[in-house]
Amino acid sequence: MKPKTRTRAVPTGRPRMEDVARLAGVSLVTVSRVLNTPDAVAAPTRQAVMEAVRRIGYVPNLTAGALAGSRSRIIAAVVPTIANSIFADTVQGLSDRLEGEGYTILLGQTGYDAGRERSLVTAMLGRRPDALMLVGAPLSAATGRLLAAAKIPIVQTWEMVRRPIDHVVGFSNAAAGRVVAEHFVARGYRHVRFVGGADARSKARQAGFDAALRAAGMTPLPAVTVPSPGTLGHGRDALCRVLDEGGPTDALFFSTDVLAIGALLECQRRGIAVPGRLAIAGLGDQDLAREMVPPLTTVRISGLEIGRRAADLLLDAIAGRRGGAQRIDLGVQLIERATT
Amino acid sequence: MKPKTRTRAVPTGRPRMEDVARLAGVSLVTVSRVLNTPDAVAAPTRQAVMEAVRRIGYVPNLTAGALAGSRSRIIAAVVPTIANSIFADTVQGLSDRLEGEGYTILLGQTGYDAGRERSLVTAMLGRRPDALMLVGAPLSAATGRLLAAAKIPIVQTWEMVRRPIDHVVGFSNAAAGRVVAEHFVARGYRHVRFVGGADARSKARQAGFDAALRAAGMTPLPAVTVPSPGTLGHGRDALCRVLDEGGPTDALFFSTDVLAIGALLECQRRGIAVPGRLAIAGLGDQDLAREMVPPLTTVRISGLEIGRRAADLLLDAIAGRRGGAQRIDLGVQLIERATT
DNA sequence: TTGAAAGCGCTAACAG
DNA sequence: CTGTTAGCGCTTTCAA
Repeated sequence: MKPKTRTRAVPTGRPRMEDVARLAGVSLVTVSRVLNTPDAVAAPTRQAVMEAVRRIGYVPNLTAGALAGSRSRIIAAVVPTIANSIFADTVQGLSDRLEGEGYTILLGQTGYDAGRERSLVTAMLGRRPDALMLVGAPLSAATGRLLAAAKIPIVQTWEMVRRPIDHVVGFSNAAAGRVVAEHFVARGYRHVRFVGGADARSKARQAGFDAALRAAGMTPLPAVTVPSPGTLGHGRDALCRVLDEGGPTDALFFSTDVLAIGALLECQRRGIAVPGRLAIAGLGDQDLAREMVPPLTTVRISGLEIGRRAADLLLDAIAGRRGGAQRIDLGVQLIERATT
Repeated sequence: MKPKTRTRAVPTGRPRMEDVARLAGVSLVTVSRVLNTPDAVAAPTRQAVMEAVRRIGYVPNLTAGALAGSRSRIIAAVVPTIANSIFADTVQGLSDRLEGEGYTILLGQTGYDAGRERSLVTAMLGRRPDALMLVGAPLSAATGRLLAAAKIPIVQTWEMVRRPIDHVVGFSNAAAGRVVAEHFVARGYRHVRFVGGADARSKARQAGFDAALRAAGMTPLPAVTVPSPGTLGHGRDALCRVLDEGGPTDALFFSTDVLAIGALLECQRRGIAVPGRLAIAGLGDQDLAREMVPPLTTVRISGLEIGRRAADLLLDAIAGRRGGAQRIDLGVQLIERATT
């Protein structure tokens, strides 16, 4: 035999569809059909193929399938950070809904860094995902262009982005700030301050908070800025700073529950009466907010629900259901507990 | 022209390598080289190609690359759950290390369910990842077989699995239980109990705990079992159960910090003195453990470090560095704080 | 240093 | 209902 068929590309060594076909005595296409559209194959044929699949332990190469077909059945998820973070809930919600539908999640973290976000998004788009979920707005215009050029369904979450790329599932961060401000005003607090990170969502919360205070004829004290992602330690530090300054502050709105709880614990340590001497409110309504002693006043946001709704939206968009870009506002709800 | 070249497969419409090649006036292979092994291409050629890439906004199709080449540059991560979980740290550590090396993370959650784990692993292996990280032992033998047959580097984490598939990065859960038991004994607690889930890691902690107690001549009280994943609520419920039973329990070891903190908060609510009336210890040393009032005695485990080490191991294995299967025990360290 | 062929493993028409 | 054919977009030899 002339070695005309020199193997150029490197075979994987794993069983291929053709191996299954040979064992089952059918053609390769039939195997493909059994795996993808079983109803289009006669029952006996189908069983023979399934049996062959089992015997040789065949695991379909989805990469080859994605290349040949149109769909990759991959959904990309881009979050700022996943550890100790409320975004983990959103990823969970997304993945819970999607796994059952045969999708796999590609996860990436930006660490609130525009450069990292850009290279991350490039890498993810290189996998040709069928859709992509992103927390908030892109950190840079470059990332935004990449995303728009990808021509796949995209859902931005956690904020009602003003100029969304495509779909949005979130809530108004400004409204969240507003309800807390109005609550503080109603409770009679007069020297109130915002504590949060420098990221867009935090800034939006602050803007809504400040605006509502001004509308009530009050002047918000200067905000305290902490690093993102927020930690218990940052919340504690912020509280210390406020206390050290010795101003008249009587209520603090923290951009996240984690920050608020960090501060609340420091108050416990110092024996500062909450809300007697200082009122504290957070955002997120994590489990811990309800369980704290005293339980924390907060704005309820379900990260899980955001993820689920985002998944539903993407599933619909992939299937071509629904018309244009959806814009789902989950709303905000103040949970009044004992710290205010 | 005879329509011999009917387009059977569906083109994506996105720019391809060939488009870049045409614009740059080189062949397709040269573009591939510029992107993968830039040093193998003359500088002027390289620049022309890069410029063309930029102009048409070319994003390489990594799926096609993975199929043609051997490596997918995908690492699969299988965790029980990601929300409110210490495993999120491990995923973060893994992803932090791997993203810089050009890898993308495929994330999947088993929800502590063997069936879900199996289909998840099948789906992931279908993507032909270059390596896979798994928390603990497979939930079923079927999954174990799938994994072993995949013939890719695999690292199991969070426990020193007895018969590992390949590499292991973790600690001895039994040792963790033991150090807590010894600490309880040394402190003079005599009526101690374990609280944890029904999962393997929790059971191992309990076994180590019970064994050390018996070695000290004590008889552990019956363990309290809670659902996995553990929540603050489960910790609280467990405490209530113990209290309702009205036994002589004077110290509780919770399988995770979350459970311990749930219980600790309930103690605060009920005005139960900790450790005066009841001692509490957890496992994980999460931020919150240190910040609690009083700060929680716990076993220090760095989920982040586990993820990082797992990533390093996989990177080495993919590159063919190191010899056989590694087995890294990160050890356990008791952090004595104020709850015991 | 560059290019031409020959696949990687699968799906999508198309025909029978 | 089943098989044949022609790619998906890229990476590899191998040769120049």
